[in-house]
Amino acid sequence: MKFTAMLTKRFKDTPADCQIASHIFMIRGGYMKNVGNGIYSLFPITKRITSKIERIMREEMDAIDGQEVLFPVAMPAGIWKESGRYDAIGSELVRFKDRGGNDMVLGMTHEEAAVQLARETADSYQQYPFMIYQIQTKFRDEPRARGGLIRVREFTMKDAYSFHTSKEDLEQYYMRCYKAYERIFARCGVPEVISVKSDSGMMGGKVAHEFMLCTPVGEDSLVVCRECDFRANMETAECVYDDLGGEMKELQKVATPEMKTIEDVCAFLSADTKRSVKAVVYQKETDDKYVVAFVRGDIEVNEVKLRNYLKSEIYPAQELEKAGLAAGFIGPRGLSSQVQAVYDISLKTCPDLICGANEEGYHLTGLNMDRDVGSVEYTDIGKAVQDGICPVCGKRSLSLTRGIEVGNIFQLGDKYTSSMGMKYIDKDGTLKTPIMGCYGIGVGRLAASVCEAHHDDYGPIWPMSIAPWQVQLCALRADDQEVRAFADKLYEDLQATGIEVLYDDRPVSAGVMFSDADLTGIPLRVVVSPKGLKNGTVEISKRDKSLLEKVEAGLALDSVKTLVKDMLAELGCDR
RNA sequence: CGAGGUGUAGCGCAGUUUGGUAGCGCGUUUGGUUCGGGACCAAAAGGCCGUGGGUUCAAAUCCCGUCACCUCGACCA
Repeated sequence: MKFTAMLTKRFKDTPADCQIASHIFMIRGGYMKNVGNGIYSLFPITKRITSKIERIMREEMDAIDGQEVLFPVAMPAGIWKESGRYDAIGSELVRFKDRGGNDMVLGMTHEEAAVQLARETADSYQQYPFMIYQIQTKFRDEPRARGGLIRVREFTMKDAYSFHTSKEDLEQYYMRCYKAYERIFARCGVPEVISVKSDSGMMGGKVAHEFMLCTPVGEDSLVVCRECDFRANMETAECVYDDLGGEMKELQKVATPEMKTIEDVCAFLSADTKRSVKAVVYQKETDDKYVVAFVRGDIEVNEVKLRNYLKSEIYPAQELEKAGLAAGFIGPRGLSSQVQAVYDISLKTCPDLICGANEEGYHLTGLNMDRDVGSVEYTDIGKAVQDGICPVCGKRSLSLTRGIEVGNIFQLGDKYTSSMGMKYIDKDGTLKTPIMGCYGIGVGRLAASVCEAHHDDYGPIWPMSIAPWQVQLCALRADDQEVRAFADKLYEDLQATGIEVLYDDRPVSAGVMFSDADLTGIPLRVVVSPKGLKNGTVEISKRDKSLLEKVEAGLALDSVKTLVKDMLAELGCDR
């Protein structure tokens, strides 16, 4: 590709809307153009990147016996009503009517379509297991798109669905897919992507992992052990607490006027917040019933865990007085029987606690859960903390970090196959319901994540495997006849050997040419200049600055060929 | 959905307090001089000041409505 023929435009100024590196560079470098909120058109440079990512995905999916299919973007709502998600999912699912007045949806994920495709086809156990996948557009009407391609409303996703006749078979295939995902990320140049245990949320199923690129700009909170393999999304991370020790004391009621926060009360009583009880009030969606979550004073409530425990949606509570709750003075002892209490396991660590007295202006000290509240069920509803105890190795080694979710895998079980009536005839002649797994990676988000992971102050540094072109050829002084002739020839020769070249043949100054090259982020650069040619050399360098050498002009072609091959091989992309 | 912010040329911004008919830098076009890290000189094109209404002799500027976008939070298969 000649630069002069390419539809592109670069910007010197950082656009006002951009916050994170990938977004800034992808706008400044002319990678994409915003069409609407969370909706982008991609320029050729980005399309080339995503096509390469897709190709790697295809190769790895095919390698684990996947079969590529294509589901529709717009589909009748009927199959979504069958699965129950038409009603269960909120306004992220775009619903509309066709001209006949029929309910339609835009696909935000394709479990329903996958089951619809397979259910009459795979009617014998002999056809199992199998996996089908597609790479296609999804539309999710996100409440808030952000960060360029990190979170958008319309995007391309590789989504795969596997079908099995036994849990063991699903688990085995799940591991194969897990390994394939590791290969995909490694080949795309981000081997640092880690997997974490995750909450399965609305997808259903029990076992799920997310693949995360750790970065401060990530949207998810992660809990990672510095000493062992334990890694989990904050939403699901189990908590373990040390026994704080101490003596049982007498229960006493103390006046704490106007002290509504844990900090106020503990400061007033000169106590550690760890020796207090925090009460957080929620309301359930279903019946408006009040729920009080009790956790140790220094711990925060993990609402995802609480939601899963209650098996109900929860919302911040309104109008506490109605339920007989004294805001700021709520405690486990003498709590109104109108409200449901949930006790966190952190409360078991201390025999002598401070808590609200359920009376405006009073707290209790010396509370002992067993003695003063009685035998209650404890459950894990706390948020993991920095330097907390690892639930696997037991060391005080937890670290909190943030990550971008670049992929996820779920063992779905029979959520969709049973609600949509998918059956096969087993060996023994009986009808059985198959079980499923599903596996997704967002293509554009992965591209942006690679940019987040690999960039410098001047632009992205694309890994050779997904770079828009493999080599950037810069003709410094394209108006110089000798330079022009040599660069033209090298361009043709490189292309003839199958190397992808972006040839900057513009008669612009070195500064412009180099800064544009930095923004394009092509991993290998060849500079042809009058100065160099005078000495019979051209300059070859790597975008990441790990190489800068002068090569005899006649050897440039071979040298580039070798470098491209080696750089691909490093990423496991030598074919 | 809650809180805050911004809409003026392709991009980045000033002008709004104190109404007077629109400006700067970058980019683009043309001519010339430069040339290894975003060069210089000269000329030029390009804007119903998000949008609807109101006040006024007069509105980018004041008032009311509305839409869009951004940030944080909520939510997120």
